[in-house]
Amino acid sequence: MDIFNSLIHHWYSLYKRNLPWRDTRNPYYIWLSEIILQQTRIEQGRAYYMSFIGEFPTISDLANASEDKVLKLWQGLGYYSRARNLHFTARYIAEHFNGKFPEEYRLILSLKGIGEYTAAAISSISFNQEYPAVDGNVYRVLSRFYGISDPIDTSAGKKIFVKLGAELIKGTDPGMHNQALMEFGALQCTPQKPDCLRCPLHERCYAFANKKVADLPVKLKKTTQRHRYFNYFDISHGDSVWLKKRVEKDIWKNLFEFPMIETSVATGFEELMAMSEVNQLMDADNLVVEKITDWKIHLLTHQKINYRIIKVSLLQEKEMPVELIRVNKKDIFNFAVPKLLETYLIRNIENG
DNA sequence: AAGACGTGGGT
DNA sequence: TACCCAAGTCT
Repeated sequence: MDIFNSLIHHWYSLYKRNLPWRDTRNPYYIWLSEIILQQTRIEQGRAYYMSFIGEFPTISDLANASEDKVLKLWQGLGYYSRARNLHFTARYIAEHFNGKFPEEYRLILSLKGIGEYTAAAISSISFNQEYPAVDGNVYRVLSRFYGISDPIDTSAGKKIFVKLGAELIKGTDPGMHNQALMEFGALQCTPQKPDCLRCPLHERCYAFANKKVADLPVKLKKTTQRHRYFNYFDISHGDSVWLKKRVEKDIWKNLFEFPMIETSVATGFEELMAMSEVNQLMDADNLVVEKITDWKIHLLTHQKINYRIIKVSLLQEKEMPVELIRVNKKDIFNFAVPKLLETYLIRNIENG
């Protein structure tokens, strides 16, 4: 028996957390939990998992829901393509597999939103198949313990880790093994300042012996940030406000937001109001500017969104552009919106 | 195959 | 502050 495996498995039997998706093998629930947990901390995803299984207990329930409703439930979690793909795939399974989640790895992998990691996680946890689920935790544990300095963010490097993972999972209880490795990475072999002195593997760990713990795993890519400037208009008339759905291939696709003019710099207010885009939205002589927020910053991994919200009220109701949706203020919280807008709405809309 | 895609917590 | 990173996938 491999000593690495037996140490990890024993550690897991002692320290594994009790998590809501740990007491089921239902592939739908495992799938849902894996999608929610992608690039997301457990404590952030946990409540979303509970509300999703509460709202959509079966794949058919999810398939029968509207995408708007799914996105609303996903609001605040980020990476919204996960929700769109989850919903798409639920409908695909309902239509092509009679609502029953497929068991064959290749088939699972072909589903939209399911990549190599997630397919392995579902196959192993739900169907006892020996596919290594190599996530960020596992890269870290393997690179440190075995002293592998190949970068984890290139396809060549990933192959090396997946190959090692495939060797290690042979002859184990695959679901337990994969979860043990990930849990060990999440709790014991942490990214920053792991408590190596209390680690049951430290006597055999390459990184510990060679003082390379802080240097492994190796990552190459640095993210660059792009600056954007969003001028939002909180337009109201009586109980009505207007929203617009983001349909472009861009951040927050299929979420709603206030009508907005994006500028390339932090345009001054007078200059902004003189722009033709603004005039297409509203007549300058038909509005009262109530309030202008300062420029605020909303940080994304690849973007720095500078935004402000200009609150105006219309003197007379006029025909608005067709893409705008008229919403009664009391219904506004039914729409899925980006976090920055949610924060604004909570602070500024009197929710009767 | 490099870059895009959200949000929040930690240092 | 700025940066890293968290159960990745898609294009």
